[in-house]
Order: sequence, then structure tokens, then C-alpha cells
Amino acid sequence: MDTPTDSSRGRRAERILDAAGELLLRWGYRRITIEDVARQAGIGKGTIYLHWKTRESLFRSVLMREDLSLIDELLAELRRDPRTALPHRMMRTAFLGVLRRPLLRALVLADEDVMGRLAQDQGTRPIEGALPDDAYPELLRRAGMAPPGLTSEESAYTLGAIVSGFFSRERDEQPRPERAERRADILAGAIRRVLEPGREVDPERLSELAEGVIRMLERVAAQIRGELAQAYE
Amino acid sequence: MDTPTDSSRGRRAERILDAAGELLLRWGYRRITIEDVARQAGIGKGTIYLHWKTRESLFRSVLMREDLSLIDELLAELRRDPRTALPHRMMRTAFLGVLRRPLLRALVLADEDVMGRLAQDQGTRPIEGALPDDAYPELLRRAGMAPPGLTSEESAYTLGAIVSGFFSRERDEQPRPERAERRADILAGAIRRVLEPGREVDPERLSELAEGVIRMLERVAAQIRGELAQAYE
DNA sequence: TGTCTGACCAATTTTCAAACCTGGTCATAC
DNA sequence: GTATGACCAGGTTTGAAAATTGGTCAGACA
Repeated sequence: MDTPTDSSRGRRAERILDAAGELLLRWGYRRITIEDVARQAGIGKGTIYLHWKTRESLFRSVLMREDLSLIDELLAELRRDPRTALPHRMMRTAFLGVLRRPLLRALVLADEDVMGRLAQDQGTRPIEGALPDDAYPELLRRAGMAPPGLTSEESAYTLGAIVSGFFSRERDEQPRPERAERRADILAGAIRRVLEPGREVDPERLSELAEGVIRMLERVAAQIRGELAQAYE
Repeated sequence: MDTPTDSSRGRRAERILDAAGELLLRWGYRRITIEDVARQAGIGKGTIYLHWKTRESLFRSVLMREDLSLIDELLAELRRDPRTALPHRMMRTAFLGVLRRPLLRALVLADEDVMGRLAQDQGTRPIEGALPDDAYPELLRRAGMAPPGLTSEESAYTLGAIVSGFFSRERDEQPRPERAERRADILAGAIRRVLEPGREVDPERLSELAEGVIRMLERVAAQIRGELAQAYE
């Protein structure tokens, strides 16, 4: 599928994304010029426009690649252990996954300094990119694990509120427990108590849920890969 | 204690605060001049400076008065029914209390349009003004109602995260259940499950807690009233 | 004598045009 | 066919002048 040319194009694109990502963290979106990125990647400025149509789409690709890396981590974890599909495990893994990726961290926290105007519209999208908000609660419901007393929309609302609240505490100067793992555990505990009523989980139901979540994340990943490929050209 | 003069001064100050508050909601902090406020209050511009030293301290007073009104509502509720002191009841009442007061709502949501630079530093202070963050969890602990497995600091962190998450969903364009009461109930449910482990509450302990909370809020109210009086002159 | 006011001024904010910069193109080199 | 950097239109920054306004206070008023 890859001609030698395509493959070396692909490698070059990766180098450009590396360069852009590194500068993003060092200088922030606002101060970076396309020439900076070209110099950092050791190529000419025009070459970047062989891969992306605009500056903005280049940087969107940087973020999409980060996003894919997080989704891949979640998928690996889900395949290793279906219990990862439980809300409290999912959110714990996603929370730490975002915190460990400086660019996603900056994106989720809408860090104006790093992300400039990219922070605005794109907002918090790391995982919920293209899917309806209640896709995950919908899967829970179908697996007979819906939180009691809440519609799927309400579950999505609750989940979103709690998770975004814990993220908002990651902003500077907010007091919080020292270790990120501890914060993740507290988040997980909260999610479990609020959204996982049943003490016991039927392994049958659980693997059904895990498969659904895997399919959902694969669909998201495919869509992002599509957008990335399109951006590449 | 009030000379006739003091009392009419007080009434005039209230009129000025009314005028400033109304303009704040109509035009936003940035566009309001002191002359606008004076005109709206039907007095001369210099008169405002008989009450406040600076424009900023005038508007801070507007917000402090709103804050006091919320605290008074909480205190009335606590005196009517000590169960109000339970975390899920406290947060439900505070949540709705903020949403029903447009200025506090704008402050908590850091609405740049309405609050201008006031949104920045002052941040979310409606209740937690002058107290250590973990004052309330500390009261819970002393009443033997501490959430299991969490230190007071961690309880404060958890409570803050969840509440601020539900507030952040009050921003425009965030999907959420239609009725504010429903959202408040969902918030209350989450708080209860996460921070109130015990099914039964000893009425003795409860009224002890309620008294502690009342004293705490009275202290906050007194401090705010002090700052207000000082601002008045 | 004490209270209130608006003319006044320093300081900040807004405006606007010139200078500068940079995203994106494309003729040319390889 | 691929890569490049000179080039330019459009956008941004700069800075100085104009306009506004926070805060003062001399005087009007009661």
C-alpha cells in the first residue's frame, strides 16, 4: 500500500509533527511561525505546505496524533483487561493518560499560553471527538449496567461534570493531593460510587461492554486517522 | 447605633449598589463608568467617592452584598432544618442559590463579558471567601461524619472538584438537563454517594454539625460585613 | 458647618496609520 | 517530479496622538 515515496513522505510528516509539537510546548502556538517549524524539522518552508494546507491544520494534526496515542493506550488496556471498560477504570486511565501527555493536558485545561486560539473552539475533545456525548452511557445501558435513576443523557451529563471538575483542579494554584495517581484514585472512587451501583458485575456483561467500548474507540480512532490522512494530503 | 445621618448614608449606599448591580448585568464591568452609576443612582459623581475609595471597591461591594444574601439564605435554611448541614443538602442549596443570583452566577462562571477583570483574581469565592478550604470537611470530621478513606484536605479537594464540575456545565452550549432543580438533584446525589457513606445519621451528631456550620457561615458573613462597612467608610 | 457636586487633571485607554511580519504561493533549481 | 525560499497580500504590531475616565477638591448649597 505504501510506495517507497509514500513511506518517506510519511516519515517526513512525522518529523514535522515532532518539530511542531516540541515548539508548541516550548513557545506556545502564538509565537511559532511556519518557518520556525521548518527550521526545527530541517526542511524548507514550502515543504510543509506539501503536507498541510494551513498552519492551523498542521497544529490540529499534532493534537490529533496525541489523541490517537491516548486512544491506543486505552484500547491496549481494554484488550488486556475487560474491567477497564467500567466507568471508574475508564476515567482513571483517561485522566492519567491526559495528564501524562503535556499537549493534551494543555488542550484539556484550555491553556491559553500553549494553545493560543486552538484552545477556544476545539475545546475539550481528546476522546469525545466525533461521537455523540452519550455514546458511552448508551453502551452501559445496553450491557444492563446503566446507573439507576439516570437517563443516558443524564449519565453523560454527570460523568462529564465530574471528570471536568477533576480536570479543572489541575490548573495552577488549585490545592490538590500531591500525587497524580492519588487524584486519579479519588476520581475513580467518585465515578464508581455515582455511576456503578451494583456491587457484582456479571463477567458476561462486562466483556460485552468491553467489546462495545473497543468498537466505539476504534471508530473514533478510524475517524481521526481519516482526518489525519486527509490533512497529510 | 445609627444616627439619622448614618442611616440615610446607608440607604444611599444601598441605592448606589443597586444602580451598580443593575448596570453590571446590563452592560458589563468594562463599559460602566462611575458617572453612569451616579446618573443611574440620581446623585453626583463625587458622592460615590464619599462611600468608596475606588471604582473597583464599589463593584467588589456589589458582589459582597450578593454573597451575603446567599449566606443568609443558607443560614435561614440551616436554622429551619439541621439536615441542611449534610454535604448533599448544602451543595444543592448553594448550587441553586448561585444560579438564581445572576451576579453570583456570572462570578462563579467567570463570565468575562459581565465581570471583566473582576472575574480574574477574585475567582470563585461566593462562600469559601476567607475560610481555609477544608473548614467544612473539618467540621464533618469533628462530628464523626468524615468521608471514609479521605483526609479533610482530600475531602475538600473532592467536594471542590465535583461542585466546580457541575458549575462548569452551566456555561453556554454545554448540554444539560433542562431544569435547574434536576441538575441540582443530580449534583446532590453525587455528593451524597461520594461523601456521605453512612446510611443513618445520628440526630445528635447532625445538630452538632449544623451548629458548627452555622457558626462557620456566621463568621464568614461577619467578615464580609466588616469588609463592606470598611468599604462604605 | 457639614454635605454634595461637577469642573478639572493626570493617567489610562482608544484610535489609527505606518511599519513590520508572516502565511501561503509559485517560479525556479535540482 | 520534488523541494525550496523569494515574494507579496493580508494581517498584526507599534507608537503617538486623541479621547475618555477615575479620582480630587474648590466652591455651591443648605
